[in-house]
Amino acid sequence: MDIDQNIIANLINTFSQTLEMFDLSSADARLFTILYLNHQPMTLDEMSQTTGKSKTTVNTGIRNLSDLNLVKQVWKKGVRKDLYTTDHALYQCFMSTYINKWLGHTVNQEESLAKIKAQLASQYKDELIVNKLNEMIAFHTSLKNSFAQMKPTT
Amino acid sequence: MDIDQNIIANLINTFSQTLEMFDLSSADARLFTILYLNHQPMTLDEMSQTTGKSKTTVNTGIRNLSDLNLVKQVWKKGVRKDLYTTDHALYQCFMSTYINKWLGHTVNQEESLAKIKAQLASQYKDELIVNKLNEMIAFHTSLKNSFAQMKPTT
DNA sequence: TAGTTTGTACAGTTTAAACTGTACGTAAAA
DNA sequence: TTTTACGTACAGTTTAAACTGTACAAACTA
Repeated sequence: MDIDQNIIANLINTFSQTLEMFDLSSADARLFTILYLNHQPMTLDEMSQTTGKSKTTVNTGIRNLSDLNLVKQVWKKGVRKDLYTTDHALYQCFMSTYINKWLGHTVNQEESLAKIKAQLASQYKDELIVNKLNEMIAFHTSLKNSFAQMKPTT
Repeated sequence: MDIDQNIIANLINTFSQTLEMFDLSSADARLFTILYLNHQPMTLDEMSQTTGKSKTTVNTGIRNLSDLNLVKQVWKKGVRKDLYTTDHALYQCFMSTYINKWLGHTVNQEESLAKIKAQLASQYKDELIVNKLNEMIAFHTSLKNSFAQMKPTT
C-alpha cells in the first residue's frame, strides 16, 4: 500500500531542516534524508529521479556526503551501478562529528590567539587591546569546556 | 604608539572565524569583531571606513547584528551620528543564544515528527518507514538532551 | 525659514554557489 | 572485438547573496 507522498515530503523537509543545522547545505541535507529513508541502497539515477536534480548534481552531493562520512558505497552482486547508503547511527554520525569540529576549531583558534597575545603583550602591556584579547581567549576556553562536557563517552 | 596593523588584521580574522561558527556571515563576523575591538562606539561612517565596505552594507550588517542582539545603539551627547557598540559578554551572548536556538529547533522538529508519526502510524503500523521515523525522533531527543545539558545555569 | 547632515530604501551590479548538459574515459556485456 | 552503460570532468547557465550608488525623508543647524 502506498504511503501518502505529501506526508513523506513533509517528513523529508522536517528532517532536512535539522540536518541543515549541522552545516549541511539544503540540497545535501535532502539528499541524505532521501537516502536515509529509502529501504535499499540507491543508485545515482534513482537519486536523480527522486530529488529531481541532474545526475551530475547528485554525484557531487554524494561526494560531499561521502567526504563527511555520512554516506558509504555498497556493492551488491549483479548490480552494475554504484550503490550508496547512509550511515544509520544518526547521533554518533552527526553529533560527535559536530562536537569534534567545534573542539578542533576552538583549540586551534585559542592557540592562534595565544600567539597573537605573545606578539602584542611583549610590547604593549597596558593597551586596551590586550584586555580584549584576553576576553577572547577566555571565550574560547569556555567554548572548549562546554563542548568537551557535551562530548559523549567515546 | 601604534600597534602593528598586521597583527590586528590577523586578530580580526582569527576571531571572526570563530564567530562564523555561530552562523554569522563572514562580513557580519568581521563587523562585530571590529566593533568589539574598538575602544569607543563607532559610527556607520567609521565602520564603513574600517571595513572598506559601503555605508549601505555596513548599515544592513549592523541591522543583522542588532536583530541578533549582538550590537546596541548608544547615545553620546553632542554626537549627531548614530553610535553602535557590541555586547561584551561574549560567552553569554553567543553561546546561550546558540544553545537556545538548537533547543528551540529540536523541540520544534520533534513535535513535527510526532505529528507525522501520528499520521503514519495509525495506518501503517508495520512499515519500515515508521522505524526510520522513530530513529529520527530518538535522534532529536538525544540532541535536545545534549544541548540542555550544556545550557548554562540561567 | 532654508540648508546640511545622516540613515536607509531601492534598483542595479557584482560575485559566488548551485545546477545542467555534453562529452569522454572506463568497465562491463555481447 | 564491438557495443553499451555508467560515472564524472568540464564549460556554461541559472539562481541567490553580497554589495554599491543614487535618491530621498527625517532630523539637525543656522
